[in-house]
Amino acid sequence: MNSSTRATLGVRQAQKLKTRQALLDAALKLLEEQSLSSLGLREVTRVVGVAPAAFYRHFRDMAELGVALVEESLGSLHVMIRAVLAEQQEAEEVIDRSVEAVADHVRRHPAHVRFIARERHGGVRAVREAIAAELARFGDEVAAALAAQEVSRDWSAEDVRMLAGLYVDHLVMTASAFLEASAEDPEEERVIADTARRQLRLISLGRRHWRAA
Amino acid sequence: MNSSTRATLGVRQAQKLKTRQALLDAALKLLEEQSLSSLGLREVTRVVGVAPAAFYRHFRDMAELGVALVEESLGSLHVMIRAVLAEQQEAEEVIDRSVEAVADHVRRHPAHVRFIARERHGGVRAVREAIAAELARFGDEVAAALAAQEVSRDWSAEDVRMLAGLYVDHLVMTASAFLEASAEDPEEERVIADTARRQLRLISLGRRHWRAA
DNA sequence: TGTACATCAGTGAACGCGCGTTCACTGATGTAC
DNA sequence: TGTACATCAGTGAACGCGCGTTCACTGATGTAC
Repeated sequence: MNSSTRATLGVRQAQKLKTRQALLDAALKLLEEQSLSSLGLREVTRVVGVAPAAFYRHFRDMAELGVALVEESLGSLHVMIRAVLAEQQEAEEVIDRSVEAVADHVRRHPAHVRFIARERHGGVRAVREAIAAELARFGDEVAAALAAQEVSRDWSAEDVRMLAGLYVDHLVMTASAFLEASAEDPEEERVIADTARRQLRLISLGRRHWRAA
Repeated sequence: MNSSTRATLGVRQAQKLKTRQALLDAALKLLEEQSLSSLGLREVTRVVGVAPAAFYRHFRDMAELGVALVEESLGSLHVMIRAVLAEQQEAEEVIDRSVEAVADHVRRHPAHVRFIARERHGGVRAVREAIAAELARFGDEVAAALAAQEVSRDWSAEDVRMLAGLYVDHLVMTASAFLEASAEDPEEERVIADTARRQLRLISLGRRHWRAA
């Protein structure tokens, strides 16, 4: 906790936030090796070094902690997506930068990416729904950016949203592919990046010829 | 067990297979509501109606049962993919039939599809690896079918494999989208099918203009 | 065909263990005056 | 500034429970002769 946080919130609230964050961090780390529906409350508090009962001061149960992790995990991804969308360049260059941004994001936040990939279809309904809702928002945002581009001039809103969905799905697939590679082989990472770029190029080609073929 | 099974295997082995299948069926059903890493051996044997210790006559642990479920789940999907690939028709018709085949597969085997979507990035390494290996085989098979088509004449093997990967990923994403809809809304299923078809059309357009744009 | 022995799928009891949850508590922080 | 009381994040002990695993066993099925 920094001095401004202390000044704004008071020592007690700042300390509480610190413990809450420690619980989230510990859970995220433990989730690299298992899934949320098998993660125990005692495992998490043990890592943090607080009594099991302290957990309840922050979350009703592990599902609620999971939803908090969704916000944290997709928050950082959101920043990355915005940055990529903000650039207006040649298609080829946007593709290179996007793939590099995804690779970089996975390097920086591997546990967040793993959590999202794992729990997107995982066993905890509330978490699945939180992820789906957030990814839908990303899709809307990508769609808005696509719609603003010259190439999409004659496109229907549904078609733009369809393409945005394809991009978001591709993003998630690519991120989780990077994840499985990173620990093993630096060459494998290059292959994944190369495949992702070519897939995006093909989609981009399809986009330019949509309703014109 | 039918009479031919009994004749071939003997009563004892046939009964053992029957119990094994009952364990797999019970596990698959229980996995609709949770993930493999939280599924207990006692839960499964309780549903089947055998003693917990009987489990060990069939599987070393739940991970081994999970790998067996991967084979069962992707076996049925494999049949479906082969059937679609075997047809040689107009691109548009292939797309319609593919999407309908996926929708139909999800209707027939929802638990299998859910299991694959859930455990593809789930918490049990052996199961993740089994799924990845099998999906890679599907990719190879799709690639072989694509390579045989006139459109791919001048394509490199890597490019064909890249496209095949895009199709396989799209298949899995579409299947799991159908899954989340099916219980709720018949209209939603139509929307998902429509989106999937347009995405495949766009990819197909990109394919026709690859290296020719 | 009948008999004697071997195999082995499934039993049931027992074990130690870690789980989630509850509760009255403590003591540092916050607030009112 | 100092004092008296309120708040509440975190404690630690206790609980009942279901877990995975082991083990010697039973009795139906299989096999050899």
